[in-house]
Amino acid sequence: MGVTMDGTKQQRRGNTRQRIQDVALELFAEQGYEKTSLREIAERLDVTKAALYYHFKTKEEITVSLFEDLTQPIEALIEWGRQQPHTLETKQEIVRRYSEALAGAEPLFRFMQENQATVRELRIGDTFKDRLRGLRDIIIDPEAPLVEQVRCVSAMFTLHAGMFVMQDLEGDPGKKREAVLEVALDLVTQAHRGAHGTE
Amino acid sequence: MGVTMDGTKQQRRGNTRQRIQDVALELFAEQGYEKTSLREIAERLDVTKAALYYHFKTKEEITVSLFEDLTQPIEALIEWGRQQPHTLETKQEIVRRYSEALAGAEPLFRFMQENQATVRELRIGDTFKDRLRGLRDIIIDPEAPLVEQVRCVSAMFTLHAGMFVMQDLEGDPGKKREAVLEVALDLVTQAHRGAHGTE
Amino acid sequence: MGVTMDGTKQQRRGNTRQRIQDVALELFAEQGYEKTSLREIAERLDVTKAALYYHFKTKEEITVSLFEDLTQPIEALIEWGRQQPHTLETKQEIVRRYSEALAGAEPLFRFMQENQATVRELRIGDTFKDRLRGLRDIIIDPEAPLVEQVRCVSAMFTLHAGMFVMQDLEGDPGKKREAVLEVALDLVTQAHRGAHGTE
Amino acid sequence: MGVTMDGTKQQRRGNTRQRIQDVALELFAEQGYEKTSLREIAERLDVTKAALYYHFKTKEEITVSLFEDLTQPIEALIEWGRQQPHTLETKQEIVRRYSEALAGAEPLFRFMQENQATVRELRIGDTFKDRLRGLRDIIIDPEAPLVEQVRCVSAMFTLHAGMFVMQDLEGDPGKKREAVLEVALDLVTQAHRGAHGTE
DNA sequence: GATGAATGAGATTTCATTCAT
DNA sequence: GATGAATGAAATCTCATTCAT
Repeated sequence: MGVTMDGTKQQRRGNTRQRIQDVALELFAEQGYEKTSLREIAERLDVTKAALYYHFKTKEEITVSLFEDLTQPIEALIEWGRQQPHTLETKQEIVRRYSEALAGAEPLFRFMQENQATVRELRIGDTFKDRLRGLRDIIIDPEAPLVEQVRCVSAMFTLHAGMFVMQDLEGDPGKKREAVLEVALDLVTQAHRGAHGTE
Repeated sequence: MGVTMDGTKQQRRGNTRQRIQDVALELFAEQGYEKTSLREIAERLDVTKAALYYHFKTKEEITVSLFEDLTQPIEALIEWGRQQPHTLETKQEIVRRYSEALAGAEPLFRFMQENQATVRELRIGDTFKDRLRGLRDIIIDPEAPLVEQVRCVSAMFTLHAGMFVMQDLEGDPGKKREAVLEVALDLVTQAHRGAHGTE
Repeated sequence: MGVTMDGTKQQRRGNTRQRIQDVALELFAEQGYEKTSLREIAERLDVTKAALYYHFKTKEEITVSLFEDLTQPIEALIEWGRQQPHTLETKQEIVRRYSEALAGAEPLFRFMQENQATVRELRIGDTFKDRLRGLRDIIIDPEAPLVEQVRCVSAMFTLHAGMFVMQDLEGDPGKKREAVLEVALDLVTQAHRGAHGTE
Repeated sequence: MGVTMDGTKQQRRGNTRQRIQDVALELFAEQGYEKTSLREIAERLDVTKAALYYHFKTKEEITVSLFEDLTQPIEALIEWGRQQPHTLETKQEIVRRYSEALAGAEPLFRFMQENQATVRELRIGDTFKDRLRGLRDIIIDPEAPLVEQVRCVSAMFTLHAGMFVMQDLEGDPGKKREAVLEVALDLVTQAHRGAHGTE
């Protein structure tokens, strides 16, 4: 990995920060935040622990930086969603785009989902929950019956589940993602109809 | 030590094991498994760390014992489910009972959900996933279209989400639980119909 | 040291806390607080670093405990002084007793004097300065001319200096201490006369 | 970098060495030598740590340079003193001039006084003690009775104390300094008389 | 005259665990 | 049924220092 024909470590200059982030995310997602020590990250990168501290002030800051870099798509999505009319089509589009965003930042979401207890203390936790709430508030109609609101949350959660739990369902991954998306779309559609009639 | 007449330290004899489990679960759920040290548990109980080791061989064993005690209802549910015919009614009843089981062991599930990364390494993780898979296989029809299978998983996941994420929806907790259950029931019902026609 | 005829470590039971304090004070006085690592203390005692943490929560706490144990004589002296009339004899007696107190806790005072910068941050610093101020306020007459007040402070400082700086004056230690005491007594006597006339 | 027109970064060229010394001394005096890291110094100067190493080979060398620059007045004083006759007037003049020298290099002396433990290892420590001994030997008469010798040391120490401990005496700083000087002068005068009669 | 990137050594602290009593 | 004393391993973090550019 990253070793060239002459055996030297190529690409080592100028991208260490990025490499730290990559390895950290990978290990955090794989083994959990607490189980992943800076020693381990450093060893994988073949640098010293102190090098990590040159690039990030604390372990927490590594994590924060991961969030900042990777939650931008969601941020953008919320922004977009806010400016659309609250129609069924918008909601469906949100679900579709959210599904994509999740797929694009799978390890981060996996990390978050599997380390909630940790993330919660990480002061970024709130920020992120806020964002999700933002999304939710776009597809949820606060006037709608409670059941329909639940259906919307369920839709989003189905997408999350799609990333992990569904993995051990049989079937082609692509098809599975489609199926998950379909279920989620159905849920918001039902929610919308339940709230506004079949329009 | 062992004072009795005034009742303060009464009830302390013979149930320490239980008390350890209670406090451990509480702290694990609240702060996460890794963040909770045996020192902390011992301090809350006003005993020494060594006392914990009289009752449990390792920290892991405390956790395992929690699972063993608390997953019996699920175990029983699966057993019951296996002996029923695979009708819609059975599936609905499974969902209903699962919902109750979750409510009855909330902290444990919360602990599991928020510490997946940890639980996974805990060798109990598999056991538990196996159980959930057992449940799933009862409400899922393996011949059914993929979308309907997803719908079933989504139903179960909706119940999970109901415990935590939905908490910050507005509304009376009782009503919320009902709404969650309704959505989950809808999902398995739709799944069933989608697989077998409207019968 | 502490090794008996059969060569085993005698007295190792029950007095580790004390031994930690002894060694710590010795090293702090000899090399300075910051230069003395817990590793070093532990090694000298032939225990592990973790053993130190069994007895003291932090490095700072070791220091605090040293102060608490060793400043009691001063405390007592102040208490005594407060209840005496503000006569010349009292002041002289204070100086005499203070001189003794200093001699009895030499390493601690040496540590304090040579590590003021550190001690200041140690939150015990204030406490100690308060005590010294307490002493000062007994021998100083706040109405007296400034010069006489200075003379009193100078008396106390002379005693301090006596412990360290004077060490490299030639002469028998006992005689030196006497000489130092005499100078200090002269100073408070002059101060008293300067303020109240030769009475 | 190197901006000039607006004056902000002006004067930054060519005097970095000086600025390092200033900030270092300030921080050393304020927080102690060990507690002050090169990172901190660099940050205050808005340069990198490496820049410090362009100007000084080690942290110790920064300190040494401070001493060299700031102890020259004392050096000169000793030289002057050596060539004077050992009369009372000379001794008084030495005390006066020493008092001034102290005032002119307050932070350095404060640093020295509060970090003796550190300074002692700094190999400059000896040098400095040597100098102070030099001074002492001028005002002390080695044939004089021990008490009178102590009085002389006490005089010098009173001047030191004047810088710090006396600070929290009430009164105008200028007057306090005068008072301190007066006490010190008294002490050498008494010492001289005690040794040679009232001449 | 300085920076960016890194290192090696070491500090304090915490943890799960053990065992004699 | 528990405690008191300790350990070994490891974690996070900091520091002075180096060196190619």
